[in-house]
Amino acid sequence: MVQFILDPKAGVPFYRQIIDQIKFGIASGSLTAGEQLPTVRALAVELKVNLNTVTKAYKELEIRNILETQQGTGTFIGKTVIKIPEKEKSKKLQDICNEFSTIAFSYGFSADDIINQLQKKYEK
Amino acid sequence: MVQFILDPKAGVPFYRQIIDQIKFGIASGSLTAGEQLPTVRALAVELKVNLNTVTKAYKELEIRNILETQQGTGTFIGKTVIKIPEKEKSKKLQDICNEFSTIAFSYGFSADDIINQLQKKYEK
DNA sequence: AATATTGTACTATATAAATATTACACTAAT
DNA sequence: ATTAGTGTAATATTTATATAGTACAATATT
Repeated sequence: MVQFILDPKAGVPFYRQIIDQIKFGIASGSLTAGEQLPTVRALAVELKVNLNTVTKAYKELEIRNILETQQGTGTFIGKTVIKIPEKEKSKKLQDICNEFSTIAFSYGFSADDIINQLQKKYEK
Repeated sequence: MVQFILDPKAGVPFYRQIIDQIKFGIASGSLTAGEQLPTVRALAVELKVNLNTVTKAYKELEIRNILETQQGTGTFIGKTVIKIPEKEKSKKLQDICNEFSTIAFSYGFSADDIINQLQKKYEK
């Protein structure tokens, strides 16, 4: 299962954020082969976006054989293993880290401040 | 200083690519507080885009307090940090880290992934 | 004071992306 | 057969992006 989240400030189209989160979710193991995804309507409501936006994301992943859809039944994670190049994974992580460290800097926080806060919270 | 480059095939709007490269520059230390950026006209010519495209990028970063602009003088990497009361600082840092980690998690990254990335970058 | 350079503002145009709405088609369960 | 829930399709509308052109406003330099 994956907790989908859209970031309007990311500058990345919503449907692409959905695609990426599914793709990375599969690659990281939090989404497994055969698992059913939320229905297009359910996810649209959850993310407060249009039905077509979710459909577009699912559709593109189905074309790439990453998802399998059965009309009337649902959308599922396909069996084809997807391996995201280390380079791409690293870039995504960097992008996220840059986005937030830059914001943190503008509030006067340092990289150490962020690291300490994260460690305090997640490494008890 | 930063070497700006636009990729028309990236699928990311030009103004967003400019924003990303400035943010990356700040986060990576190649752009430092107080440093002057190219003028809107100079960068527009250099990147072969319209004046308005560069303006839009600078404007958005100014709104987010990442850049500081002075009409007639230029655009600079922000040096004045956003002032927040001491007692709210901790909460602000928590908020930033929470949003940060939530987004990272949605892409399948762990807290350790984030911490390692930050350490790799800032604690050499 | 005059000039050049900087950011800003505004209107207009064209195209692409995203959303809204409605209806249809397939499947499973009753 | 009927119903509820699923994905699909199509059209129209709105919003975002990028460009072009022109003019204005603030600052630094001469």
